[in-house]
Amino acid sequence: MKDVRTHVGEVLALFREHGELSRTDVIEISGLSRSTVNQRLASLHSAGLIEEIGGGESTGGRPSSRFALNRRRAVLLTADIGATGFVAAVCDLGGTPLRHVSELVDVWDGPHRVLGAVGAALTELLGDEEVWGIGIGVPGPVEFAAGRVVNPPIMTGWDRFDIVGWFADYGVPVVVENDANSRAVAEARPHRHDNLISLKLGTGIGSGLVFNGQIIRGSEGAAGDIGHTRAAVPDAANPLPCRCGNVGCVEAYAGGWALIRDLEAAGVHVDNVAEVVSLVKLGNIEAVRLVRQAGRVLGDAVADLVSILNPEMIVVSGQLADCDEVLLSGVRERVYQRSQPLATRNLAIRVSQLGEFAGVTGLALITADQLFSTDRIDELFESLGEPPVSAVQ
Amino acid sequence: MKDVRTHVGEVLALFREHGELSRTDVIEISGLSRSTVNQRLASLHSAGLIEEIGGGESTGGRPSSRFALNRRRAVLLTADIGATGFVAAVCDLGGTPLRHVSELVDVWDGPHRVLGAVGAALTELLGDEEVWGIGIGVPGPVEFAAGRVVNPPIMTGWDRFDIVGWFADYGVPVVVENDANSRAVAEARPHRHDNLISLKLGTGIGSGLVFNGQIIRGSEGAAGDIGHTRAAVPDAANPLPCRCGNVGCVEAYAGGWALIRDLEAAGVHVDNVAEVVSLVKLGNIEAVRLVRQAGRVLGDAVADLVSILNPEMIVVSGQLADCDEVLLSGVRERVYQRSQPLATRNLAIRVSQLGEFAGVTGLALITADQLFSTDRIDELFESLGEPPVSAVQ
DNA sequence: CAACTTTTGTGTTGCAATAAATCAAAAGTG
DNA sequence: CACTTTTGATTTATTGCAACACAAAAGTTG
Repeated sequence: MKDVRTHVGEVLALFREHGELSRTDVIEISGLSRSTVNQRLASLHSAGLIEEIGGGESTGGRPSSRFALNRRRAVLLTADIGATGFVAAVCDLGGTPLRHVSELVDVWDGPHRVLGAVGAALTELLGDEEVWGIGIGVPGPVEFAAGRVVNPPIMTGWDRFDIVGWFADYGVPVVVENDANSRAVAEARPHRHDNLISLKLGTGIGSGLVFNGQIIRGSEGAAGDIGHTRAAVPDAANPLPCRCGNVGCVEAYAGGWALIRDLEAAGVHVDNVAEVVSLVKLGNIEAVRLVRQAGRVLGDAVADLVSILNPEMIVVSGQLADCDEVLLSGVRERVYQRSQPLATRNLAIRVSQLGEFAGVTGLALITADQLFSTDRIDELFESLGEPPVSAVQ
Repeated sequence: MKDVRTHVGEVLALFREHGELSRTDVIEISGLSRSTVNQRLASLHSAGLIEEIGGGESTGGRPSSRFALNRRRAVLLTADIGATGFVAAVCDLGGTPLRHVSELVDVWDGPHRVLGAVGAALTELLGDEEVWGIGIGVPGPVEFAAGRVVNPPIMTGWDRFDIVGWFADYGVPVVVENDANSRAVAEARPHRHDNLISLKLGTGIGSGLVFNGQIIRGSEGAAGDIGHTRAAVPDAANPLPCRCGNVGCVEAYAGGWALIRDLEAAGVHVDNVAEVVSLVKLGNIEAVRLVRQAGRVLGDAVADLVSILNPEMIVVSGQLADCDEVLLSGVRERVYQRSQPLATRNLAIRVSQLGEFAGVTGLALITADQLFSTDRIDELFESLGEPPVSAVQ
């Protein structure tokens, strides 16, 4: 047998997509011959990229041994940086967070301070595992290919900062992605949703779009900005001012900061979005009324989004998502009222189950995508230092 | 030399993408060896898929011979069916319409009548060229994989009709695509725009979305329906009724039928959208006022679209596009006023230069995509009946 | 429980596609 | 007109893949 390292990537991709597979499964799915499949599996196995799973059921003959991606072969370091804090996590190669930590730090403190804290947290979290990739999520537009933030509206001091370079010491691929986009991937991929919108409702309102199974980033990485589209409100003649400088944005009516503003105006003191959610859960009449109203404004915006993009699912995450049906009922009401029947027929609108892990999970998946891409898989194989399977026995 | 038919597709794809290439160009772009490139080029050449172009400039040594896709090797039959008529065209393999004809026929007459007329027109247009593919554009949601219309709002009698089967006699691949989508491809592909929105302004308002270089069809093929999103109008308390049954849609304010309605109400008699455009060109004050107003309503909707999708270009086509700046100025005004600076920085908004050919050009491109896809290229090669290049000389 | 069937796992051989190397041809250059 | 440069054609070697054969590990059956 000669050196068989080429094209192992496509077989590895099958395991990433399908999970557990027997040799025969791989043969059927890939269309490759038994010899070739065995060679490649041997190659992947000796590199530790796949592992044998017990419990092969017999279907009348010899039971098959089943293989799966060896998720513990190495780890991916991820950090989902938000406006006021970050979640850092060590994830396995399948995207599952193994250990994590949350910290409070303002993005306005600039990249040195924030990335310093992120780096320290990741070092703290990391055990003796090999690190194969790093994924950083940021709350701003990203030039994905270059791995940096460009013209961010809120991330002062981050413009074109070399985030990839900051983690160069690890000597592994570093990907930088918008936080809403990474959430969207985390929601879409495991359930094989090819057309999905992820809404993040926190202090502000953002969204991540996955269509045709890919992230829609737009031409400048600025796509998904639903928060600053026009709100549909009866009093359109006197639109409320938004923090973006414009007036009448959805965020100015349904964003977390707008709810705080309105509660204060109604004489209810709240310091942050979490307290708004608490009040709603306690049944505070004013808070519930405002959140319901916000749901309807948001619903009108989402209805347009549904008409334009025709997603199969809308997943809501962020702090306000904890309001559950108080918020969602208004969204559903408007969406099913306004969007075309065809677009809503198979549409599901629900709250994310991933919680604070959504960001880091998505980042791990995106990082793994890069790591195991056909372009880079050979490079990875090389760096494993495994002697290639050789002709000499 | 042995049979070399496999993987010619990837080399052919290079010619489709880059146009004219020398052997050395192909070697550099593909990373293949000289022998392999020569084999594949010989294979493609003998099948007539590429042709030699004269005029190889010398750069100090022997001048290179240049090759390009042989666009005249066969033709693609295309028909862009609109609500009240169709454009049928014979296109070359590069997507250029060679001969065409327009006919008036209502889609409401049903598929048998319309496709009958389309088929007759195509037969009339076809010379002695080989036909390699057929592309049909329709004004409704399409289940692309199945090649049929599903749950169309306006195409009565077309639901799930087997359009592919209608053209089965030709024995070639048939693709069915939404008309706005095919236009978008025609605008995007030749200029290598990966993130583009095509707006079609006729009696109604539709749009085609190309992002990441792919058509966004949505989960039911219903994406792009910007005409029935909410209009931003001061008098939001009394929204105008739309023909879709809802109220306050963009189309109810800026659609061709709405302009006719408003002109009639103002005492100006018009029969169709073409007459509205004529009045605008003649400088009719009322018509110009209404079209300007429509531009602003449309602009507000487009501004939201820009915030959400961050395209690099918006191309306007359809009958109303002939109003040029009278319409576009309002669109630009609102877009640059409302959308985030980052999203508008490199945004171009312009009128399509393709005119009535946009639909059929896009259809030809999409059909060629299918025809030359890696899945189907071998099949095509087989059917050419060309004896494969053999070892015997 | 032993013979048979079925399916999986392993090793060998041959083939076909690609790459490397060599040589010939067609230009420009001084 | 020799020399250089680049392209084009041909031969040879390599390597990845598939087909085949056989061994192993189960279930099945009399």
